[in-house]
Amino acid sequence: MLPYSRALRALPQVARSSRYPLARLGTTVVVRLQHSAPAQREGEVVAGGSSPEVNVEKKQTKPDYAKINAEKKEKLLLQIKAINEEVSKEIQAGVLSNTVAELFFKQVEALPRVPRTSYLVAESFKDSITSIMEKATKEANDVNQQRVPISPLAVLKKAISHNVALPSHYVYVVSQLLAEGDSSNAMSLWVTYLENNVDSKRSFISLLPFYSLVTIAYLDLCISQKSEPELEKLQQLLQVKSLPRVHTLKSSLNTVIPQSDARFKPLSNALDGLFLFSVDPNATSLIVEAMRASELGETRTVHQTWNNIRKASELNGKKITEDTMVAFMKMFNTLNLTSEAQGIWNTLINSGIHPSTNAWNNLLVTVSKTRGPFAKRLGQVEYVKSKIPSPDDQTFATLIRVYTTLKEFEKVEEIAKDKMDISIVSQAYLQSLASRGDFSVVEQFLTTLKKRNIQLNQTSYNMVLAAALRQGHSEKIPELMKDMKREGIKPDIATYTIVMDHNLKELASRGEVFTDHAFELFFEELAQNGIKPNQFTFTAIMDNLAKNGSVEAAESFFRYLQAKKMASPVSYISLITSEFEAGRPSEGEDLFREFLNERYRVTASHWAALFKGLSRNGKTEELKSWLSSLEETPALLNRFSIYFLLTAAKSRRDRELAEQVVDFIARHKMKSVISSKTSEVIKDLERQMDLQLPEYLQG
DNA sequence: GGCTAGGACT
Repeated sequence: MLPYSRALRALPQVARSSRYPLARLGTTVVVRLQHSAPAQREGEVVAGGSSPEVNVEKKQTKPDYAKINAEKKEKLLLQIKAINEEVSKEIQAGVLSNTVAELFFKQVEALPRVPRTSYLVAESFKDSITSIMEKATKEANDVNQQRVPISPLAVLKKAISHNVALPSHYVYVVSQLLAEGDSSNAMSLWVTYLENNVDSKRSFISLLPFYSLVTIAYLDLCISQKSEPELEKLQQLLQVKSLPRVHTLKSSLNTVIPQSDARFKPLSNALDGLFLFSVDPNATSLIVEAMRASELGETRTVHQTWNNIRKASELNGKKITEDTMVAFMKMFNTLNLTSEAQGIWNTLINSGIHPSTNAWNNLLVTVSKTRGPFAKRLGQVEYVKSKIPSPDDQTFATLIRVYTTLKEFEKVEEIAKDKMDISIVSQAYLQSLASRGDFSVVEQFLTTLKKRNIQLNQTSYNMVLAAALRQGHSEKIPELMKDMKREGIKPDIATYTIVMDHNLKELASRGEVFTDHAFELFFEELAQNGIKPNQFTFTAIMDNLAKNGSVEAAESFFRYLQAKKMASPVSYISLITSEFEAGRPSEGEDLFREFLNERYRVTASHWAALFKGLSRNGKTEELKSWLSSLEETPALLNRFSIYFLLTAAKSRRDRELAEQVVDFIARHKMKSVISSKTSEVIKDLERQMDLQLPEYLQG
């Protein structure tokens, strides 16, 4: 036996020890994760101006200035404390802001002159000034208030003149000015701030809210003056090199200006434009990020990135290269968003690029995946194929894959027969055989390849392994893995995931319980081989855990996946299904709601999992309300969902639900979603509760 | 290109 399969072999042999041991695995990781959270929080203002250390080693003959200073300081602090206490007393007693402000500043004036650069005094008055401002705002909003209150701006100006104004006070007033639409005064306050703080050190973090507001004010002024915002001008204005991040700015915008305000949308667009202007549409980082998202099924992120790339190119005139376009075509193909891929192809042609063979090959995949009957898709494939100026080996391999999905196996044979010596073609052919279902044919072809001295690559081996297991030939695994080793092909994470998943299922089928030890061995072996588990590995573990352990343990594991940004539609649906199976319909529903709010493309088959779960749990009221929610998007209801809805109506004898479903089908003219099984259920319902069918469904 | 989920009958 091979050393690297030690842990895999160990999995089915583990003892039945503790009940839900993996629950601990999940929680340990989560706990560890929480502990490693960053200790420092963004936006925390560090109190400025620490008091200078007093040097006590001075000669005793001279007057003790240090002591005198310390005494002075102590006296000052006491005075400040008294002033602050008075302010809060007055405010509590309901004294008007006008008076509070007047008294307050009079007392501040009476103090020894506050040096401009000292934050010590300013810091200690921070809260008092803020509460006076807040009181003033409250009074201004109070319709019963007769006297005209002092404005927060006036409070700020006084504070400035006494050198006790802090950035947070400016921010308070600037926010109000922005909300009122007075961006030019908001901007002048920033200039005032700069003038009054020329010598002081500025911390980017503590000024972040201020920077954000000034950026918004600047953009607002640009919009109203119909001038183009410029990044450089803004940098000069703020006197910084790096600007706040887009999401920081957007959240400032959200707090200051309500979305219903007419200025909101233009400002939000201007923010995007400002930053996209400096984006290189062909930056590798963008493609890498989009590829990560597409692997996880995060459709919205891929869309957003592509849209940003297009906007950036539009703004700064940098052309999107063919490589970038093809990369996105490929991503949209994997996500089955063929109309997007088609759109990119059109852009590519319209921008005058002469498409490479690589681009053509991707188009083949696009048209083969575009929704519609197989015959129509085949026609499109043939058309594209005939247009490719110089097909390469990759084209033939792609054609084999495409014909395989369209079940055109004769065409597969035709392409493959005289190109078996081209490695990628023979691999594609082997994969085609593996996907079909007769493992003996796969084995035969493996012998042929051996005779011809053609080696399988990693992916092909994995597909063959998966095919063997899928068709119940687990006895073939050791031999295949031995071959793999002999040919120097290393098992990768996919290999491990395939075999581990199978072993867990076998273990479960024997009624055994997973133990920590088995998983420890598994992860240890991965580590020894330098292999990192991925979202597939974890999803497989979570799925098996939910089906053969406890849903609670799976939940904890799932939260860990989320924290690691490894959750996907697959892990969501797996857990949702398990919740329903475990008789926890409300947990299943909650999770489905969460799933809808994520950035995934939710499909009809995902919805079917919800309808099946609710149906099996007899939740007819919930079924009714979820069904109504699909009124605008009836395409999300497939034949399985319809079947589950109707069987629930039948078993719970819920006439209302039955009527709602048939009515839905009739109104949306969805006859095609009625399968033969479904029509039997409908007949039962007609008999059982004398259900009247709408005209559309009769016959 | 592959690995994880789900889709009628229990």
